[in-house]
Amino acid sequence: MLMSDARSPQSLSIKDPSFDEAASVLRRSLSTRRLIIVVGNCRVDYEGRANSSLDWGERVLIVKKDGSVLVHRSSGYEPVNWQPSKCLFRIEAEKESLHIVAARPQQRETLSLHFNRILSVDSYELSDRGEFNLYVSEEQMKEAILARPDLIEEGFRPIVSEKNLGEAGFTDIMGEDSSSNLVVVEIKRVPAGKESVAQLNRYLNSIRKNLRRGLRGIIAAPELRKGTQGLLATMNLEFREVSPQKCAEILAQRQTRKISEFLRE
Amino acid sequence: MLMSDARSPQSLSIKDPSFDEAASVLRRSLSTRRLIIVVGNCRVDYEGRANSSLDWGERVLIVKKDGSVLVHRSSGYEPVNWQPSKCLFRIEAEKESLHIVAARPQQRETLSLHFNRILSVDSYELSDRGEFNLYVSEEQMKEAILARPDLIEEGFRPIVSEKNLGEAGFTDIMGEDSSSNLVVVEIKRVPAGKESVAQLNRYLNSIRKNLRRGLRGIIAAPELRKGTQGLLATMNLEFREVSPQKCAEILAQRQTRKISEFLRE
DNA sequence: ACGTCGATCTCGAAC
DNA sequence: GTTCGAGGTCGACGT
Repeated sequence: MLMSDARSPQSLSIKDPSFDEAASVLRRSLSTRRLIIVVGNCRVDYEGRANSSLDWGERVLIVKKDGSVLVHRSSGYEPVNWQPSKCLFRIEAEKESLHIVAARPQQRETLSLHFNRILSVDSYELSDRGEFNLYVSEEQMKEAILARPDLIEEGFRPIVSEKNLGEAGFTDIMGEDSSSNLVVVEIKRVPAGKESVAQLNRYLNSIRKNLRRGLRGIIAAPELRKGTQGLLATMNLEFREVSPQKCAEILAQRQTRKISEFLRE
Repeated sequence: MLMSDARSPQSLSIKDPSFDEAASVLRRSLSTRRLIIVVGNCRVDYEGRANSSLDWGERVLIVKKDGSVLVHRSSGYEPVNWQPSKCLFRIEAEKESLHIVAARPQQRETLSLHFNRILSVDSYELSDRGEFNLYVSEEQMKEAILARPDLIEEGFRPIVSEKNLGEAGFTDIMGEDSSSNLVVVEIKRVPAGKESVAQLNRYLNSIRKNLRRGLRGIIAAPELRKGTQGLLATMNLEFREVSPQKCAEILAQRQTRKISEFLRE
């Protein structure tokens, strides 16, 4: 190893490298788990769960320090080819090309790239401890409903969440209403369509047998997609408007209460 | 515009640019629809279908020529934040930071980035006309079965593909066996589990009423996930091993035949 | 390891 | 425009 880790710069960039240079940077960056960006003319072949080939063209290759691989074209949100993390690599500089193979050993999946021209190779040591927070997931809507069951209706009492129904899957929330009917709540963060109705119906069907009391199914979502109302009525199911925004407010309140309780102790 | 498109280089790279320089490169690259890579210390806020915040850290920002945006951390296949194509941008160089806003007007979604240090800005004009081909999708397995119905069984005759059953969805293939039973085939490219059984059963149930002849349901997949065999037997359904590889060979043959037929004309 | 489900899913096709 | 299903989905969580 010519360059010690301590002295390696945070970023390293070579324009128009030779294939040998590129291979050298790649190998060193992989072993020191840096993020690598290669831009150049390449073709890509994938073999695994399916097979794909991508003819010659200029693209961006990113290899991350966890061994994930992305091949991006000049357009499109999604990578044209990729490999999830924990890949193993083989790098070979040939006379007229650079050959990179990224393999996932257990899944028997390989991604193979041939570069016949490299515009640039960049390697970065990225320091990133920043916390990522996502607000108002379906999970958080569930928390909000558990904290404030009247979001479903007055007198609703949750009993269990994520009840395993075996075949049918998992209910989001099960509980009782004020008349002791069993209530199954299906939560959606986005407007609910017929697939949500089908899902809820599956849950109810798997519960209905052997049940001695009333059973209600409620979809809690910001809205129903059009055409879903009729289906819901046919199935004798119900809808409650529960918006992610409202849930966020409730969770924020709960957070505030937590803090105030802490201060009083 | 200081630099004409004709004279702009295929790749442009600035290390440790000032915020003004970075903003200038970004604006120019956006207007000329080049692919842009910015590496630096940033925080990211997203508001739209959900909300998210990402604290300071060093990341890779990619803006593509269709207006899609990717923010990648040093690990992980998926971008931590993103925006699909057709974004509109606002770029502002401030005293101590570069502010980038990528908005999707109709979806009311915005992604906001603040950089307080920029390691590099790179802009590329990528030429990429390469064709992408994915082999052995479920669609292609269907084609293979339609081309060679004996993949299902000797004497199987497909009648329709993608038959709409309304409520229940679409069958992959419907046909008849040698005893004139109606046969519904559900194709899976990956090992079939109980959800495939349920799906096939839905199709059969929606057909069974008013049917005067025998009805069979067959799952065509490379294999059954374990535990699925019993369910299949209980439901009186059947399984045929149909591998994507075999389908690929058949499609390749068909392709060959096409070519040979062409040569004979 | 397998199974299930959510996702700012994205993308495309059909209606 | 909306709806619907597929995806090399990925990733997380549970068994």
